[in-house]
Amino acid sequence: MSYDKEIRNHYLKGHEQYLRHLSVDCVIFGFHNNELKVLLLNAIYAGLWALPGGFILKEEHMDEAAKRILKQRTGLNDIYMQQFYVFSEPERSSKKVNEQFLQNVGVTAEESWMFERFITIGYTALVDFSKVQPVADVFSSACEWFNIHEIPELLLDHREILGKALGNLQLQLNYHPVGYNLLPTKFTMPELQKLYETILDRQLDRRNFQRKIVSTGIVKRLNETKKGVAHKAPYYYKFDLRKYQKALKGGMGFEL
Amino acid sequence: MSYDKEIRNHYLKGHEQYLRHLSVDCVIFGFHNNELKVLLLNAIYAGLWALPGGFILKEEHMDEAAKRILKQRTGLNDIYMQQFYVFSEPERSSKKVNEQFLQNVGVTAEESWMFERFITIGYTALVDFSKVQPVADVFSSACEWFNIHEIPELLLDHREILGKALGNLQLQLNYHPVGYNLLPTKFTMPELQKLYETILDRQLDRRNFQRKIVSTGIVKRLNETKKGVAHKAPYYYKFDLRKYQKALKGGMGFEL
DNA sequence: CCAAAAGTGTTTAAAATACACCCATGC
DNA sequence: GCATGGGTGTATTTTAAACACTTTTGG
Repeated sequence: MSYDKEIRNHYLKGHEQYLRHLSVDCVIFGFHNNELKVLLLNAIYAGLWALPGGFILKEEHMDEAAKRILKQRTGLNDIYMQQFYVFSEPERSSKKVNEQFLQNVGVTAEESWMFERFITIGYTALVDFSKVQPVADVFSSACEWFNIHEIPELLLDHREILGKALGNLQLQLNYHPVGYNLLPTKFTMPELQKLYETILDRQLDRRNFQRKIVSTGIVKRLNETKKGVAHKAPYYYKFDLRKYQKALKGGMGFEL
Repeated sequence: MSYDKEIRNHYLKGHEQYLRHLSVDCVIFGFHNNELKVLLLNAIYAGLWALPGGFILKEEHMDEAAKRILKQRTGLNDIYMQQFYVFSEPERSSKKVNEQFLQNVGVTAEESWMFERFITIGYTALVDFSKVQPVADVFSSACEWFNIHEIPELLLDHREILGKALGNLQLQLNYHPVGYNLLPTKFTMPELQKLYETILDRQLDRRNFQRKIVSTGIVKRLNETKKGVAHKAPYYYKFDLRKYQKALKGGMGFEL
């Protein structure tokens, strides 16, 4: 099937495999160069950047749909994803946005399920930046990481969705451990701290931070220091998966 | 339109006004006789108790749908409601449950949108027990309050939904003030404490509790004591709406 | 006047915060 | 050898938890 034909088919027949009126949008966070990043797609028809999204297959769990979308855009499997909010403003997906695209594809608004109202469920994922190979979908010309402080104009209400996801992430930081998916297996304490500081967007005390993290037991120090760095070499740590998972469920009950 | 005809019509034509595949289920909490209560409907066709639920009109905000359902079951307006989770297990609304009803109404599964898969959004509300006049809907024979510890077998996955709502409420107690909708305008500190204890399902220290609440500033003490009670008369308090609303948004940051 | 519930204050423990000193490495 | 970042410990403040006494009211 040719490129255009695939899109046209999706617009005309997509409702045969997907649930109507429902979409999933994923806010995929990564961490690189001490910056919090978000993965965005460039939507060809709108000429705007957008959150990676998709639809729910008729017999598929919503969580599975989110994971499928994540897999397609990043190549990653088995990532912990979480729904954080449902966006249901009736006018959120206005037909206007799609008007230009309509002509390009040669579909009228009346004959496509894609121009009906959509309610979208927001999902978040925290992924290892270095393991991701961003892949665009058929509706997009590019898939790239953006610094959280340099987000361009986004499609529809995607900025609102992103904002809510970030607020959610900041809140969760107090109850759930973060980092397992965002950092490489081995990491240093300053790196973990930078991650926390980036998410919270404020400075933390180096020594108190270390004490807090160590006291939760979610990390284990390795007998190995980082090589080739200026100044004193920091120790490597790794997550204690068992305690990390436990903290994920039960909550850690600490405040930064 | 007759009773049966209204139901039949809903099964055959409901999709003309409502979004397909989507429903809203409300967990409505009340407080009475020092007990946490939940409002349930008795679903005629299933012979089981169920959460009050409904569907989303084609041009309606989901939040409005939840409020509409609340209004219909309780008569209450302007209650703060909150989505807390989306339930999307593909098999959650199995056709089996409806089989008996199918025959009664004379509709085949193939011709009704009601037998398609449903994803439901859970909403919570906290309401003033004394102001509620429970009203059943056309699918139900009764609408009643149940003690949170005496919940009967529920329809579909409604017990799971209720459980999630309760867990959510307990978590929120640490960040959001609770009580404005659950208690009468004037209330005593012991009453507020009982409410917290009931939700958390554990005892709290009377003196520390009072200090915590007062320190948040969400309540104002009145120059009036409760009359006609044995033993020392407790003061009445009322919520300081401005600070209460502020705390609702910003969070209170206290732990009990 | 006594039992039961409510108001208020103090003492103690734990946790968060602030801060100071020493150590290792690359330039 | 010194500037920079990292490791570790301690004092201080703040907050939570435990606890005791007095006051009021109905019976």
